[in-house]
Amino acid sequence: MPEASAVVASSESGRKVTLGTQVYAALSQRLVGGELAPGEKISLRHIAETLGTSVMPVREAVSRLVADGALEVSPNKAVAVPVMTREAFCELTTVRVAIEGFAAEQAAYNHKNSDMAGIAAHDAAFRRECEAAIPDRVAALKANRNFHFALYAAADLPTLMPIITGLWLKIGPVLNLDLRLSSQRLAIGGAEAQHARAIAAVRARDGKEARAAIKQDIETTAGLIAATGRLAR
Amino acid sequence: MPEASAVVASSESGRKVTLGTQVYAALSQRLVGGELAPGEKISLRHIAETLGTSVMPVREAVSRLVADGALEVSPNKAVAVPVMTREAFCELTTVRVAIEGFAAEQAAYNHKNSDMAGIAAHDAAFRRECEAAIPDRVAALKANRNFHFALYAAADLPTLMPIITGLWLKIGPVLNLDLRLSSQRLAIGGAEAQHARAIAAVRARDGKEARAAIKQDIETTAGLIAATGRLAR
DNA sequence: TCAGCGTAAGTGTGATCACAGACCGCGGCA
DNA sequence: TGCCGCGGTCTGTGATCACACTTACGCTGA
Repeated sequence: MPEASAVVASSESGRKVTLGTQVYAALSQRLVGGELAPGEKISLRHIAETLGTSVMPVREAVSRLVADGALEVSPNKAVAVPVMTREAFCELTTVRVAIEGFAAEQAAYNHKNSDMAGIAAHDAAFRRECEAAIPDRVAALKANRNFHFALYAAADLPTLMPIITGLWLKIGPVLNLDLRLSSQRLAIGGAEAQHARAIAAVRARDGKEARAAIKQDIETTAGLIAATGRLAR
Repeated sequence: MPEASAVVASSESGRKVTLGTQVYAALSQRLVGGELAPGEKISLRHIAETLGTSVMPVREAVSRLVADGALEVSPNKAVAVPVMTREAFCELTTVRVAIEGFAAEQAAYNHKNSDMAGIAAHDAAFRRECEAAIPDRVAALKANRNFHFALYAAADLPTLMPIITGLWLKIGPVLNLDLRLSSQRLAIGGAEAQHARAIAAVRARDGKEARAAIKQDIETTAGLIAATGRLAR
């Protein structure tokens, strides 16, 4: 590796995490952060060069992402970010409501009181961005993501977290694509209200209410995106 | 490759599916089929030799399985089938009830009438094995698995299938471990009744009832395994 | 006979090389 | 001027080599 890469190569850290895992994390972050647009083609060698590694770790990371459905390999052997059809988007939303709703419900039952601070902090950051005069939309989406994952983590079901992460890996690109294209409005309708409702429900250990809040949060946001008519087919 | 392997090397088939995917399929089958016991160590080179390939495809398959939680890499760099604690088993059962129950419920709503034939056929095969004088337990478990997956596939939610497959990849080893060790009894208590109940509910498009049947099916089977006290910790 | 150390084999991980196939563009021909 | 064909480049995939590290066996010493 001639010159060190800024993305991987947190070279100071211990040699416990493999390069392939680091590449996977880097690609995941770009995917869920919307830096990779749907339909965009990916080249193993180009990514390897960008990240300052060889093709090997990139291959491992990409194969995992393909297995997760976060990337797609065309019959012509080209790796690309999948373009989501409206149908697939609706189906994904259905599954998200079921699984993330369940996670929220379990969080209401199983959370420790010490979990609430972090959840509330992320919600506060999200609310701050939403109510700002000139909202930083990237920061808002990041705070939103942090809020959701902190909430789900409070359910204390380790099996569930990678599953939900895989779901977000798929919606990340279309979410941020919408964000990028509709730069005039904040594509978050009443999310703050649902977040507050969810937090109150979790605090009260009311699982059904927490599930309902998350369900509405997901569905309204998904509805806004579907309404743009920007999805394929 | 000096001599052809019987496991991979379906050499007649087209060059559409990569070797890594074939190895992944082979390992998954061994895992869910219980040929790999919990705690058993595996070696990349040994598997490659067994399957008649190089380490490369095996590495890709194993990295995916590790990402899925179906395999585990110890801090000493050794890859092994995870030994499941009772706590983890209970948590996994909880998640399974939620997700597979949801899938059954959706199957009740969304299934096409043509789906029922396959589901009923697998159930019949399972019932046949259960009621046989000398039941073939491996065949019974396979029929059980086919029944569940055919049912879930009828939900027509493509996103859900890999998730459920990942769940079964984790329980496969402990399920078959129990099967192997308690060779005297058939560790399936009333599963046939729950299956019949589920089929009737799906036919009647009664989602709640279908979910309840699958929930009870999963929980009673899990309870039998947990009762053996064979789980770690 | 037993303890302890050193070497050798085996491990996963990463890099490099080799190869078949696809895609793009330039050049020649009608 | 338009169209067909061919060559070079780039793609992913698989094999082989190299390396740091762990483990375990066997030999040597007391």
